[in-house]
Amino acid sequence: MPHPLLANLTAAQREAVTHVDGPLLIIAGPGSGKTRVVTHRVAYLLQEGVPASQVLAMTFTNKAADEMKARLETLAPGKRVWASTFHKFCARLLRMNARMLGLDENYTIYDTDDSLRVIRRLLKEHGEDSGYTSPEQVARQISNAKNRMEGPHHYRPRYGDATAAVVQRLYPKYQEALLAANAADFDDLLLHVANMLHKNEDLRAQLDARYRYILVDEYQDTNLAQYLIVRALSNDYPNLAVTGDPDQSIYGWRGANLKNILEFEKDYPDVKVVRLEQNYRSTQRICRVADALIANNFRRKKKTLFTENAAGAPPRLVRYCDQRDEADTIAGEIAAQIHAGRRRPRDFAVFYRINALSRTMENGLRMMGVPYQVVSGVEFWKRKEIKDTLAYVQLVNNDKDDNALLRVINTPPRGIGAKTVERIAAHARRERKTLLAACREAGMIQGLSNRAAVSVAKFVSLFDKLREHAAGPVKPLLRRIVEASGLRAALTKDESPEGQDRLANVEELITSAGEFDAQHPEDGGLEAFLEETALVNDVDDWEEETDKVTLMTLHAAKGLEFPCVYIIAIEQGIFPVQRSQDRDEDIEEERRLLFVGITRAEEELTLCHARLRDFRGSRRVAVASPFLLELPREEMERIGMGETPGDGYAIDYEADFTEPPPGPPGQSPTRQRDRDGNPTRRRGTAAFPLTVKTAAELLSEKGGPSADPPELTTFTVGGRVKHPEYGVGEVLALTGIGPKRLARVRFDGGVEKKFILSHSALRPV
DNA sequence: TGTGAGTTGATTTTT
DNA sequence: TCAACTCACA
Repeated sequence: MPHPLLANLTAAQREAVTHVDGPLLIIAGPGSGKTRVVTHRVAYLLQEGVPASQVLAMTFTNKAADEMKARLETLAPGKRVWASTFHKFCARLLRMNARMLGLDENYTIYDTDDSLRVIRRLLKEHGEDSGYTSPEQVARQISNAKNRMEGPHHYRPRYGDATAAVVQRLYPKYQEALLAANAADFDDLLLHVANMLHKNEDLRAQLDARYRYILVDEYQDTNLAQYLIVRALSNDYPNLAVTGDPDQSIYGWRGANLKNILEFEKDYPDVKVVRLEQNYRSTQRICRVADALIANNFRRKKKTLFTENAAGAPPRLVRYCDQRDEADTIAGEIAAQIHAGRRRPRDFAVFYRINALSRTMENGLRMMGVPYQVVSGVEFWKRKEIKDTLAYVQLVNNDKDDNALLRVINTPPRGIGAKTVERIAAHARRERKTLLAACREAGMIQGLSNRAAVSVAKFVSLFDKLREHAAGPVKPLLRRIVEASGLRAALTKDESPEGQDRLANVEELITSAGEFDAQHPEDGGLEAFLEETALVNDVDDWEEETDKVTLMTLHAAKGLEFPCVYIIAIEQGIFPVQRSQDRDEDIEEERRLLFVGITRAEEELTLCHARLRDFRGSRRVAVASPFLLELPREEMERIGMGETPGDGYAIDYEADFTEPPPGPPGQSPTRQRDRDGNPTRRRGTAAFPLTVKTAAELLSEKGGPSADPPELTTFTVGGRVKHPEYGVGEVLALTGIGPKRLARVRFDGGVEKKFILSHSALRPV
């Protein structure tokens, strides 16, 4: 009898779903139905008699966790499987065992902003704010160290620079400060739990036995701490199923280690490996473009995307004059499609490498009257007014939280200035007390004016009053905070639109507290509320249901899909981003990021770049990203290329591209008209001479970017090449970009050599 | 102590 | 460009 859960599954999918015991590695290409497979597998496990309480599913984002829960609810109604993010899982575990690490159960979770504030303060306190390094740098390095599981006293500087020296001195102080404030930063959540499991075998064994079936999503994004946690929980019961795609690893910058997935088979020799390579999402052409791009990466598991979907329209590669042209044209196209009834707003997504690029696009869409939503990582929860309000809650929940106290003690202004705070802090240090305890003794602190002491005393009594409501539901507490602290009064006073926005945001926070209360009827949900607010982000708030065009970064786009995708500003210095142009690993990660973006598209894909871009306040000549050269020309439709041949400054990337047919450029009139029905290309061309001058000026000032040799375009991995000295061979790998582009070649004699393309006599055959 | 103008400096991605 | 931070002044 065919199993209902297995209906409509391919052989490979079925293999993964029905695997019960032992390690399992699912290499799942984009659009391969991975989520479906994973959820079906959990349902299958449950049907096979595995108790739901023994199953633990770990994800990276709340969205992924929620989706998994929702799908499971339909597949296996009523079964409660623990699906959560790594950070949430660790936060809970830490909550239960906080004492082990010298924390209290009510510890506060510091987000990056909070920890940065602590670091700033410490740098000042210890006279390390010399300007040789920045707080951000120090924060980064501490975070990286934690991701590598290096504790404060095991920090191994990776660079011999000033920052590393400062970090070495400051990291222990930072950790002490966190401990004293009864706080843990994001990285600590993982680090502490990994350590805890390492040091406490009883606890490890107990949890290992409890979570017998563990699933990890996006395994390619795990860092060392996460890796150790997963391993520790899958020792006695190695029923560990990980899914991932090395080609979609885009979080190396925050410690994700590609080795974790590449070497999974070494960690668990008797692993079962299932490859899901068939793509159900995108057209053939989109798949081929994605495939060709990612083939340029060297550090990967070879895998071919294929699909049985229709060939589809050729992905478009479009060059615009400047970013306004880009934004207006795209907005115009989208508007036209919607008006023609061919598409709905929600069918479209626009991706970009960095948030700052969204603005022009927003303007374009707004002018066209196209509804859109921007998914941005810093919209709501990092706003000052929200963080201020939450800092009160944090302090109420954890009176050791010095950082929160510093944030709220004079917000809104209540006559406790910097000098006063400094004196209180000095007193606290002397007496080894928390800032709040020091505040209680304000009257006894010498050097503190009477007036200041009174203000501080008032603040303390405000706090005490607020704390009376700590045990109840969250919403009334928030209301009280906003009223009694004077936050509302201060915000109401500000009649500017921004001020009104802030007030509205605080109201929204209160509303969401109400929702939280409704979901958590039991008392004492304060910790849980703070935990939730600390571990969410705006991407989680993205509304799939609303009928709007989605604007988001490529990172946020992972896991999503849209019928029509635009990726804008694919230009040197932006994508790949400037500082990753040196290291091959970084470039490969950027390439994967583009791969992720491309593979979000179901039917239509448009890759965009402009010749001029206003960025960081100034206008620059923009050069097409080298990635664009790696795309298969024969699969693509190129628009806006080469209409001004020999204009002297534009990088001749199109030298190898077949020239578009003569006549006015803009090959698909229906798509290339703006709201007035004029071909946008013409408007753009008319505007262009004006900007050329600027560009030329800029160039003469800065010397201009150097053109890459045209032969860059003609090397492909697997392609045949010829060298005057070594003869004929095959390209094994291409790495690097621009003048540093490197080819690894195996000659037919068996000899392997590396060549810097810009300097070698190597030629394609 | 609080405010506002002026300056600076930094700009990736996120739990 | 824009936000955060500094510094001078009320």
